[in-house]
Amino acid sequence: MDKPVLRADARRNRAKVLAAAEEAFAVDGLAVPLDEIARIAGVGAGTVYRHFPSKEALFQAVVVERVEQFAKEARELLTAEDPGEAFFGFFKRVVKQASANRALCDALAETTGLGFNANAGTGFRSASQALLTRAQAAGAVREDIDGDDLRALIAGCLAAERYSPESRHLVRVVVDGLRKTV
Amino acid sequence: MDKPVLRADARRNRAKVLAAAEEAFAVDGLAVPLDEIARIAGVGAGTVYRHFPSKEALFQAVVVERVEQFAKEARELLTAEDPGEAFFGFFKRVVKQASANRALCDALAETTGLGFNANAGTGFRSASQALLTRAQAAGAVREDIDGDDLRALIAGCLAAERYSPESRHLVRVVVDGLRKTV
DNA sequence: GTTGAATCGGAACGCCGGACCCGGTTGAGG
DNA sequence: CCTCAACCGGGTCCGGCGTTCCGATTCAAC
Repeated sequence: MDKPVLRADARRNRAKVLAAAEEAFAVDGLAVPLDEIARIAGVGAGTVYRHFPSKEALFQAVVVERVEQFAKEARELLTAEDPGEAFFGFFKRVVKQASANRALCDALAETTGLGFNANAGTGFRSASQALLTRAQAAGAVREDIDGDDLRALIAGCLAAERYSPESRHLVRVVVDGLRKTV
Repeated sequence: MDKPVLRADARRNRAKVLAAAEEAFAVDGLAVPLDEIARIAGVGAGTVYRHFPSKEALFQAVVVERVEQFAKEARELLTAEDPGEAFFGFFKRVVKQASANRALCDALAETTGLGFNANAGTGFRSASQALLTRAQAAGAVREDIDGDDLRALIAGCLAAERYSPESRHLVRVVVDGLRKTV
């Protein structure tokens, strides 16, 4: 936990690497070669490794940041008037954002870890769970769904979206399936 | 299109390779090294390449066979009494079978080609489309869904299933979402 | 301006996996 | 039985990518 005061150029390069990684991962996911990221950042591969111990760590740093944003949104929605609307809005928003970001898709596809299931995703887990529970209590969402199911459904929507990006129906099917059948 | 009458041992080896590939791909998907398949088949890597021009071609051969089975089932269900039941039964069955078969998941994940969208999948496409149309005509399935959406939903269910294999709810959510809301 | 340590960059390494090749072997026809 | 073409096997080549290393360079303190 030491921060020995990074040199100015080092700080700059670290930022450039992060920006380049965010961009490259968003387009091509984990498949992008590390050299490519270094090239975009205008930096050598060695420099990337000075700041991040491995490609995986860099990827995780990028993904975690994004997931934390989702968690923050979820927490803010907890005080919304209509619990059902808040929940479904959040759901759609996450799917829409993530489907435009290959990095998040890949992180989710990895069953072990990096995604919403990682330790770093704790904030997201608890916040989305709260959102779900509140919507269920309000009678807007069917009861036989828990937080794990919710994340699995998000992953499923992402896959469907990637498979057929032009159709907007898919998320709606899932959303309608989630609604409480009165 | 010449079949110069394969020698007896060649025929045997070809069958062994196909069986081994089916097994290995089902467990580990495309990730399995070709050497591993050769080892399971009790055969050298060169022999595999004598029968299939590339790893991809072997994979495709295995997947296509399975997809054709699905297509056949779909055609048989076209004469069932209850169009809705036939459709949903087929849907669930495909998802269940494919989720236990990593090869099919990988084939679907590839947006370009190998899966239900490949030329080889024409039979599946037309048969499942017919099943869907019939169910819609009977008022069992919502109207704003076409064949592409259907395949995308299958892909989505597979992803969700893989993400959280223990929960049976996920497919039910999608199925309920597909039902016509009267 | 001088100094030396932190940082940079990209060349080099090692690994892994797909594709190919060639010396030995096997099987079917004469 | 003999022959030879087809076939087998695994050793080898090749490209790609993550990682590491080291000489050159740059920053900042004195």
